[in-house]
Amino acid sequence: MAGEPKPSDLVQGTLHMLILKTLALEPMHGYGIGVRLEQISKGVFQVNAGSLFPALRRLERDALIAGDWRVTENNRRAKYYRLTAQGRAKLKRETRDWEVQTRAIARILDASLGEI
Amino acid sequence: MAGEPKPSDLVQGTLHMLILKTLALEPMHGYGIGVRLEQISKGVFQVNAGSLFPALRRLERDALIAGDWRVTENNRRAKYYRLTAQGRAKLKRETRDWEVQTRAIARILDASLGEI
DNA sequence: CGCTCTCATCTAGCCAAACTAGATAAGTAG
DNA sequence: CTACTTATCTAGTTTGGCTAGATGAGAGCG
Repeated sequence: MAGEPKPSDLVQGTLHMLILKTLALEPMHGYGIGVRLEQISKGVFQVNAGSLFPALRRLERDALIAGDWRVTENNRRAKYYRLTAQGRAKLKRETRDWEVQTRAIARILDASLGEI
Repeated sequence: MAGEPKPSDLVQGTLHMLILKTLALEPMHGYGIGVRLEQISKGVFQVNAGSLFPALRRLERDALIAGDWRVTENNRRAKYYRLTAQGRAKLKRETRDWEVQTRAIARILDASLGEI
Protein backbone atom coordinates (compact mmCIF):
# COMPACT_ATOMS: atom_id res chain seq x y z
CA MET A 1 0.00 0.00 0.00
CA ALA A 2 2.81 2.38 -0.82
CA GLY A 3 2.05 5.87 -2.03
CA GLU A 4 -0.92 6.46 -4.30
CA PRO A 5 -3.31 3.54 -4.20
CA LYS A 6 -3.89 2.12 -7.63
CA PRO A 7 -7.51 1.44 -8.51
CA SER A 8 -6.72 -2.25 -8.39
CA ASP A 9 -5.80 -2.11 -4.71
CA LEU A 10 -8.24 -4.14 -2.66
CA VAL A 11 -10.44 -2.48 -0.10
CA GLN A 12 -8.78 -3.86 2.98
CA GLY A 13 -10.56 -6.66 4.73
CA THR A 14 -12.61 -7.74 1.74
CA LEU A 15 -10.29 -10.39 0.34
CA HIS A 16 -11.38 -12.96 2.91
CA MET A 17 -15.01 -12.35 2.06
CA LEU A 18 -14.39 -12.61 -1.68
CA ILE A 19 -12.48 -15.86 -1.30
CA LEU A 20 -15.21 -17.33 0.89
CA LYS A 21 -17.84 -16.29 -1.63
CA THR A 22 -15.90 -17.83 -4.50
CA LEU A 23 -15.52 -21.09 -2.63
CA ALA A 24 -19.20 -21.04 -1.70
CA LEU A 25 -19.96 -21.58 -5.38
CA GLU A 26 -17.56 -24.48 -5.81
CA PRO A 27 -14.29 -25.81 -4.42
CA MET A 28 -11.27 -24.39 -6.17
CA HIS A 29 -7.53 -24.06 -5.87
CA GLY A 30 -5.86 -20.77 -4.99
CA TYR A 31 -4.62 -19.86 -8.41
CA GLY A 32 -8.06 -20.51 -9.85
CA ILE A 33 -9.68 -18.27 -7.24
CA GLY A 34 -7.39 -15.45 -8.32
CA VAL A 35 -8.27 -15.92 -11.97
CA ARG A 36 -11.97 -16.08 -11.24
CA LEU A 37 -12.00 -12.97 -9.04
CA GLU A 38 -10.26 -11.11 -11.80
CA GLN A 39 -12.72 -12.33 -14.40
CA ILE A 40 -15.91 -11.63 -12.45
CA SER A 41 -14.67 -8.21 -11.33
CA LYS A 42 -13.87 -7.49 -14.97
CA GLY A 43 -10.28 -6.74 -14.17
CA VAL A 44 -10.93 -4.42 -11.24
CA PHE A 45 -9.11 -6.85 -8.97
CA GLN A 46 -5.79 -8.25 -10.08
CA VAL A 47 -5.41 -10.51 -7.11
CA ASN A 48 -1.82 -10.63 -6.01
CA ALA A 49 -0.41 -14.09 -5.30
CA GLY A 50 1.44 -12.55 -2.35
CA SER A 51 -1.91 -11.50 -0.90
CA LEU A 52 -3.95 -14.48 -1.98
CA PHE A 53 -1.95 -17.38 -0.61
CA PRO A 54 -1.32 -15.89 2.82
CA ALA A 55 -5.06 -15.14 2.98
CA LEU A 56 -5.84 -18.77 2.17
CA ARG A 57 -3.53 -19.94 4.92
CA ARG A 58 -5.19 -17.61 7.41
CA LEU A 59 -8.62 -18.88 6.41
CA GLU A 60 -7.48 -22.47 6.74
CA ARG A 61 -5.81 -21.74 10.08
CA ASP A 62 -9.14 -20.34 11.30
CA ALA A 63 -10.98 -23.42 9.98
CA LEU A 64 -13.14 -21.37 7.63
CA ILE A 65 -11.89 -23.35 4.67
CA ALA A 66 -10.28 -26.76 4.30
CA GLY A 67 -8.02 -27.94 1.54
CA ASP A 68 -6.60 -31.10 0.05
CA TRP A 69 -3.98 -31.66 -2.62
CA ARG A 70 -5.17 -32.93 -5.96
CA VAL A 71 -4.21 -32.82 -9.59
CA THR A 72 -5.76 -30.27 -11.94
CA GLU A 73 -7.10 -30.78 -15.44
CA ASN A 74 -3.66 -29.60 -16.61
CA ASN A 75 -1.98 -32.36 -14.67
CA ARG A 76 -0.50 -30.05 -12.06
CA ARG A 77 -0.67 -30.45 -8.31
CA ALA A 78 -2.85 -27.89 -6.58
CA LYS A 79 -4.56 -27.52 -3.24
CA TYR A 80 -8.32 -27.51 -3.61
CA TYR A 81 -10.18 -25.59 -0.93
CA ARG A 82 -13.78 -25.84 0.13
CA LEU A 83 -15.87 -23.94 2.67
CA THR A 84 -16.41 -25.40 6.10
CA ALA A 85 -19.66 -24.89 7.97
CA GLN A 86 -17.94 -22.17 9.97
CA GLY A 87 -16.79 -20.56 6.76
CA ARG A 88 -20.29 -20.54 5.41
CA ALA A 89 -21.58 -18.86 8.57
CA LYS A 90 -18.74 -16.37 8.48
CA LEU A 91 -19.47 -15.49 4.87
CA LYS A 92 -23.08 -14.86 5.78
CA ARG A 93 -22.10 -12.52 8.61
CA GLU A 94 -19.46 -10.71 6.61
CA THR A 95 -21.78 -10.19 3.66
CA ARG A 96 -24.45 -8.77 5.93
CA ASP A 97 -21.96 -6.48 7.68
CA TRP A 98 -20.54 -5.39 4.34
CA GLU A 99 -23.97 -4.38 3.11
CA VAL A 100 -24.77 -2.47 6.28
CA GLN A 101 -21.49 -0.60 6.07
CA THR A 102 -21.59 0.22 2.38
CA ARG A 103 -25.12 1.53 2.82
CA ALA A 104 -23.92 3.74 5.66
CA ILE A 105 -20.97 4.96 3.61
CA ALA A 106 -23.25 5.67 0.67
CA ARG A 107 -25.45 7.72 2.98
CA ILE A 108 -22.45 9.77 4.04
CA LEU A 109 -21.09 10.20 0.53
CA ASP A 110 -24.51 11.32 -0.68
CA ALA A 111 -25.04 13.75 2.16
CA SER A 112 -25.24 17.45 1.43
CA LEU A 113 -25.37 20.34 3.86
CA GLY A 114 -29.11 20.69 3.50
CA GLU A 115 -29.93 17.36 5.05
CA ILE A 116 -27.93 17.69 8.22
CA MET B 1 -9.37 -5.41 15.24
CA ALA B 2 -9.09 -8.25 17.72
CA GLY B 3 -11.16 -11.37 17.23
CA GLU B 4 -14.67 -11.07 15.83
CA PRO B 5 -15.15 -7.77 14.06
CA LYS B 6 -18.04 -5.83 15.53
CA PRO B 7 -20.44 -4.37 12.99
CA SER B 8 -19.14 -0.94 13.97
CA ASP B 9 -15.64 -1.72 12.73
CA LEU B 10 -14.72 0.47 9.81
CA VAL B 11 -14.06 -1.00 6.43
CA GLN B 12 -10.36 -0.31 6.31
CA GLY B 13 -9.26 2.59 4.19
CA THR B 14 -12.59 4.39 4.20
CA LEU B 15 -12.06 6.63 7.21
CA HIS B 16 -9.95 9.10 5.24
CA MET B 17 -12.63 9.33 2.58
CA LEU B 18 -15.40 9.82 5.13
CA ILE B 19 -13.48 12.57 6.90
CA LEU B 20 -12.75 14.33 3.63
CA LYS B 21 -16.39 14.11 2.64
CA THR B 22 -17.52 15.49 5.99
CA LEU B 23 -15.13 18.41 5.69
CA ALA B 24 -16.23 19.02 2.11
CA LEU B 25 -19.60 20.06 3.50
CA GLU B 26 -18.20 22.45 6.09
CA PRO B 27 -15.10 22.93 8.23
CA MET B 28 -15.30 21.11 11.53
CA HIS B 29 -13.20 20.00 14.47
CA GLY B 30 -12.26 16.37 14.99
CA TYR B 31 -14.66 15.57 17.76
CA GLY B 32 -17.49 17.05 15.72
CA ILE B 33 -16.56 14.94 12.72
CA GLY B 34 -16.85 11.84 14.86
CA VAL B 35 -20.26 12.85 16.14
CA ARG B 36 -21.51 13.68 12.67
CA LEU B 37 -20.28 10.43 11.10
CA GLU B 38 -22.07 8.54 13.83
CA GLN B 39 -25.26 10.51 13.29
CA ILE B 40 -25.38 10.27 9.49
CA SER B 41 -24.48 6.57 9.54
CA LYS B 42 -27.28 6.09 12.08
CA GLY B 43 -24.92 4.54 14.56
CA VAL B 44 -23.22 2.12 12.18
CA PHE B 45 -19.93 3.88 12.77
CA GLN B 46 -18.90 4.70 16.30
CA VAL B 47 -15.77 6.49 15.31
CA ASN B 48 -12.98 5.74 17.71
CA ALA B 49 -11.01 8.75 18.94
CA GLY B 50 -7.90 6.60 18.71
CA SER B 51 -8.59 6.11 15.01
CA LEU B 52 -9.96 9.55 14.25
CA PHE B 53 -7.23 11.82 15.53
CA PRO B 54 -4.33 9.89 14.03
CA ALA B 55 -6.24 9.93 10.74
CA LEU B 56 -6.63 13.71 10.97
CA ARG B 57 -2.93 14.11 11.56
CA ARG B 58 -2.11 11.94 8.55
CA LEU B 59 -4.47 13.96 6.38
CA GLU B 60 -2.93 17.19 7.61
CA ARG B 61 0.58 15.82 7.13
CA ASP B 62 -0.34 15.01 3.53
CA ALA B 63 -1.80 18.50 3.07
CA LEU B 64 -5.25 17.16 2.26
CA ILE B 65 -6.74 19.15 5.11
CA ALA B 66 -5.57 22.19 7.05
CA GLY B 67 -6.52 23.16 10.57
CA ASP B 68 -6.44 26.09 12.94
CA TRP B 69 -7.23 26.37 16.60
CA ARG B 70 -10.41 28.18 17.53
CA VAL B 71 -12.99 28.23 20.26
CA THR B 72 -16.21 26.31 19.91
CA GLU B 73 -19.75 27.40 20.71
CA ASN B 74 -19.23 25.68 24.05
CA ASN B 75 -16.23 27.84 24.79
CA ARG B 76 -13.73 25.02 24.33
CA ARG B 77 -10.60 25.10 22.27
CA ALA B 78 -10.70 22.87 19.22
CA LYS B 79 -8.84 22.49 15.97
CA TYR B 80 -11.06 23.29 13.01
CA TYR B 81 -10.12 21.52 9.81
CA ARG B 82 -11.02 22.41 6.24
CA LEU B 83 -10.32 20.72 2.91
CA THR B 84 -7.44 21.90 0.80
CA ALA B 85 -7.61 21.87 -2.98
CA GLN B 86 -5.57 18.68 -2.93
CA GLY B 87 -8.00 17.20 -0.43
CA ARG B 88 -10.92 18.01 -2.65
CA ALA B 89 -9.22 16.32 -5.61
CA LYS B 90 -8.32 13.33 -3.45
CA LEU B 91 -11.90 12.98 -2.26
CA LYS B 92 -13.09 12.96 -5.84
CA ARG B 93 -10.62 10.22 -6.79
CA GLU B 94 -11.31 8.13 -3.71
CA THR B 95 -15.05 8.35 -4.17
CA ARG B 96 -14.76 7.24 -7.78
CA ASP B 97 -12.43 4.35 -6.85
CA TRP B 98 -14.73 3.35 -4.02
CA GLU B 99 -17.68 3.12 -6.37
CA VAL B 100 -15.75 1.07 -8.91
CA GLN B 101 -14.63 -1.35 -6.24
CA THR B 102 -17.95 -1.72 -4.46
CA ARG B 103 -19.63 -2.39 -7.80
CA ALA B 104 -17.02 -5.08 -8.51
CA ILE B 105 -17.50 -6.59 -5.07
CA ALA B 106 -21.26 -6.53 -5.49
CA ARG B 107 -20.83 -8.36 -8.78
CA ILE B 108 -18.84 -11.07 -7.02
CA LEU B 109 -21.20 -11.34 -4.07
CA ASP B 110 -24.17 -11.64 -6.41
CA ALA B 111 -22.52 -14.23 -8.61
CA SER B 112 -24.01 -17.70 -8.79
CA LEU B 113 -22.62 -20.78 -10.47
CA GLY B 114 -24.87 -20.37 -13.48
CA GLU B 115 -23.33 -17.14 -14.64
CA ILE B 116 -19.73 -18.22 -14.68
C1' DC C 1 17.91 -32.93 -25.07
C1' DG C 2 17.80 -28.04 -23.25
C1' DC C 3 15.01 -23.84 -23.15
C1' DT C 4 11.11 -21.22 -22.09
C1' DC C 5 6.44 -20.61 -20.86
C1' DT C 6 2.62 -21.27 -17.89
C1' DC C 7 0.60 -23.12 -13.83
C1' DA C 8 0.74 -23.24 -8.93
C1' DT C 9 2.41 -22.37 -4.40
C1' DC C 10 5.13 -20.27 -0.86
C1' DT C 11 7.89 -16.89 2.01
C1' DA C 12 10.17 -12.79 4.28
C1' DG C 13 9.93 -8.31 5.31
C1' DC C 14 7.49 -3.85 4.71
C1' DC C 15 3.95 -0.53 5.71
C1' DA C 16 -0.67 1.66 6.23
C1' DA C 17 -4.24 2.09 9.14
C1' DA C 18 -7.47 0.88 12.69
C1' DC C 19 -7.46 -0.91 17.28
C1' DT C 20 -7.00 -0.80 22.64
C1' DA C 21 -6.17 1.67 26.45
C1' DG C 22 -4.98 4.89 28.35
C1' DA C 23 -3.44 10.36 29.61
C1' DT C 24 -4.38 15.22 29.51
C1' DA C 25 -6.85 19.62 29.93
C1' DA C 26 -10.40 22.83 30.43
C1' DG C 27 -15.21 24.34 30.89
C1' DT C 28 -19.91 23.20 33.13
C1' DA C 29 -23.17 21.60 36.55
C1' DG C 30 -24.39 19.94 40.98
C1' DC D 1 -15.03 20.06 45.41
C1' DT D 2 -16.48 16.57 42.37
C1' DA D 3 -18.17 14.65 38.34
C1' DC D 4 -19.33 15.01 33.71
C1' DT D 5 -18.70 16.46 29.00
C1' DT D 6 -16.00 18.24 25.41
C1' DA D 7 -11.78 17.89 22.95
C1' DT D 8 -7.28 16.21 21.79
C1' DC D 9 -3.33 13.26 21.96
C1' DT D 10 -0.13 9.13 22.31
C1' DA D 11 2.19 4.45 22.62
C1' DG D 12 2.02 0.06 21.35
C1' DT D 13 -0.43 -3.85 19.07
C1' DT D 14 -2.55 -6.30 15.28
C1' DT D 15 -4.39 -7.04 10.78
C1' DG D 16 -3.76 -7.64 6.25
C1' DG D 17 -2.37 -6.35 1.66
C1' DC D 18 1.98 -5.16 -0.62
C1' DT D 19 6.59 -5.99 -3.08
C1' DA D 20 9.76 -9.01 -4.55
C1' DG D 21 11.33 -12.58 -4.85
C1' DA D 22 12.11 -18.37 -4.82
C1' DT D 23 10.53 -22.92 -5.95
C1' DG D 24 8.88 -26.80 -8.69
C1' DA D 25 6.70 -29.31 -12.23
C1' DG D 26 4.37 -30.06 -16.71
C1' DA D 27 4.03 -28.60 -21.76
C1' DG D 28 5.72 -27.11 -26.22
C1' DC D 29 9.40 -26.26 -29.34
C1' DG D 30 13.75 -26.45 -32.02
